Amino acid sequence: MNLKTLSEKLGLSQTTVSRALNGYPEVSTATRLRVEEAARQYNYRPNSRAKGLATGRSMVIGQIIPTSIQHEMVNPVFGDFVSGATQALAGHGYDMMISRVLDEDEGKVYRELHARGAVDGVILQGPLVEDPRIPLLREIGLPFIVHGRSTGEAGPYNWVDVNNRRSFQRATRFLLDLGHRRIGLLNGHETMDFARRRRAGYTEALAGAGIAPDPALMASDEMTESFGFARTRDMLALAAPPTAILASSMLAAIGVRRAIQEAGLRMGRDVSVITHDDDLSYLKNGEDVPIFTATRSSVRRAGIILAEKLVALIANPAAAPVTHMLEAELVVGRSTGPVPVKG
Amino acid sequence: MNLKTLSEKLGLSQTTVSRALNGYPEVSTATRLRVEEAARQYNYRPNSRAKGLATGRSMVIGQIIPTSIQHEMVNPVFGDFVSGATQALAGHGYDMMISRVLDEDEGKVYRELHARGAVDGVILQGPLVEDPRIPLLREIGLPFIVHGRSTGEAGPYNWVDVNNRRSFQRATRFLLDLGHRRIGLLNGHETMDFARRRRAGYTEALAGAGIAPDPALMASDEMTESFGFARTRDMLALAAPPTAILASSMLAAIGVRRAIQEAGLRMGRDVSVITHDDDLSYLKNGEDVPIFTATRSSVRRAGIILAEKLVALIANPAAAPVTHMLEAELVVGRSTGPVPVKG
DNA sequence: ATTCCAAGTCAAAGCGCTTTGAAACCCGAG
DNA sequence: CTCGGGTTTCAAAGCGCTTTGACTTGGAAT
Repeated sequence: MNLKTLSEKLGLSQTTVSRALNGYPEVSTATRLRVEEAARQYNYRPNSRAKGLATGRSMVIGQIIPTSIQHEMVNPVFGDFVSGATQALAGHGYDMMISRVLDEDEGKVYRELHARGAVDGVILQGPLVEDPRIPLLREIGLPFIVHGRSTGEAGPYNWVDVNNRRSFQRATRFLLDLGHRRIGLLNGHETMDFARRRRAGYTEALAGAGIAPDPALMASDEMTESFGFARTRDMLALAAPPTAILASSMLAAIGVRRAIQEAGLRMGRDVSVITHDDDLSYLKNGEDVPIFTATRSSVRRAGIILAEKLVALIANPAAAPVTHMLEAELVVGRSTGPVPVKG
Repeated sequence: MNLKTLSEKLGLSQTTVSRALNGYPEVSTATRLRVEEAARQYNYRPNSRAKGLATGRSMVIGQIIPTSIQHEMVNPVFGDFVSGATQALAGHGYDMMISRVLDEDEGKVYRELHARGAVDGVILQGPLVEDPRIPLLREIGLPFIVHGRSTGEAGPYNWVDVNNRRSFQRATRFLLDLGHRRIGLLNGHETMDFARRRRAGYTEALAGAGIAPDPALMASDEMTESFGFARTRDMLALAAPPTAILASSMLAAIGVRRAIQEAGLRMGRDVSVITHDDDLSYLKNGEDVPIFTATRSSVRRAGIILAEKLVALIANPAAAPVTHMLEAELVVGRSTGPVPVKG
């Protein structure tokens, strides 16, 4: 069913039918009702491509899958983020399109998406320190919003980010207050902007307590279970092992827990652990009492917020740059406790 | 840059330029080269919507996010699957579009996607036993392929699935061969078709050893870490606890491991564990030697295969139904061992 | 020279929608 | 009656592409 046949059935012109369906005022209530009823009856939906061609907008938001550094590690956070974003977009009549490319081609893909008119805007994931994609997108003139920030980017751009620096500062202070002095940091790849900020928060808190960061207690890599396990095992084998560990993700923290247990120690008593928790729907931090003390910020909610902002941005391109800082909450679970007394 | 201005710059008609770019034979090699060069120079890309409108195809594949039973639990497998699928689709010039809806509306969304001409085909995730979406899609006439199968569906349909029955049968036999007699099963929701088949494989293997399945050793729910933990804890507290446990996902298995350790037991010695492993990029089963003995099948690879098949299907709608069975491999890790001797 | 044919090129129609500018209608005021 | 003005409807152009059917060529065959 298309506009033409629908309007023929109604004995009206395409103009009138189109207007009736799109809520224009120059249509009498009687005809509007009649048209709407017919549209429902024949299950008519305007063809997306034709509509897009006529209006010049695609009503699609693009998102490039973060295939990160070296290995194509698909971010576990992706599913929840997309779920939130698509939900929000749907409310505004937008669809979400996923692309995936080798890292080198990413610029080419943005260019192409724009040249083809395939998307009205994009969400940029996993920003690096001095991320080249930001100037690129600006140059292309494709509306975009960044999930995170990029240190070293001079110009204005739209972003929504968690206050990673502050949340890791708070977490570190929390451990310091419990008497911990040797605190390990298992961070994400430090080419990623968020990881850089988390480390800053960590070292700032340490500095506040007069503690110099110890390189032997700091590791950074992809935040897998194995990474959490291996680095924790190494740290616990040190002459002066840490009494607490700060992990950058639940998955890494699970590895940390495994290493602690395999060393014959108990988490929360012998070694305290705090992790960042993206509040993933499929990886809950315990049922009632959280397993891990954690800095928590829902990535799903971030997806919703980013989508809303981007839609608003597209509607009003002249608007001032949009920025939005999310504060993570510090939830206390069973993985932290006072520093164990010696001997 | 659009076709019109490009052809004007070249002093050719739109017809010729279009044909040159699309590889039609009625264009001399000289002009073709000239056109291609100019297209590159001006970074020309045909507008997706205009092209789609003219050809009647959208070159987009749809995929509905599996918001499952009750809670909107986003499948952890989603990221890897989509990553594989989009990669394969890109190779054929297709894009992937994600939609997400409340469960009740799912039929409506498929109808709408089709009516709007937004997609040329869809991938159906997480099929249930007697899944109503299959007859619905058939009725709508939208090309589709199912990731999994649906017991009780009489008519033919296209699917790619792991041989879940056989892989759980093999895993169970493996445990039986090690002398285990009380084997727990932590299954997914048994409205899901895959879970039903896994249980069938499990009970068949038990039956082959003359063992009646014990309801106290079988649980099914969403496959979270907490689920794995709680049910394992319960089972280990039984008068006759299991000596081995079969888990339906890595995440659940991680919960199983935690429960085993908290009970003061050792995995692989006191309690054996086998899990299904989707080979997720961010949740590797150990580095060199697998942590868990597992039935392994890459969901990323499944994504690639499904995408390829769907594209072929759209190209040739008259083709016979496509089905493809993937066999999981049984990889032996450190989580299994002979049944512990009593006393 | 003329005819014919293949190779190369083109103008124009059409895909399904929105939107502009014009026309038709209706009703009360003059 | 006629006119004016708001209300309602319409025909047609345009969005950027593909594709049909026709029109030029240049050269080989007659």
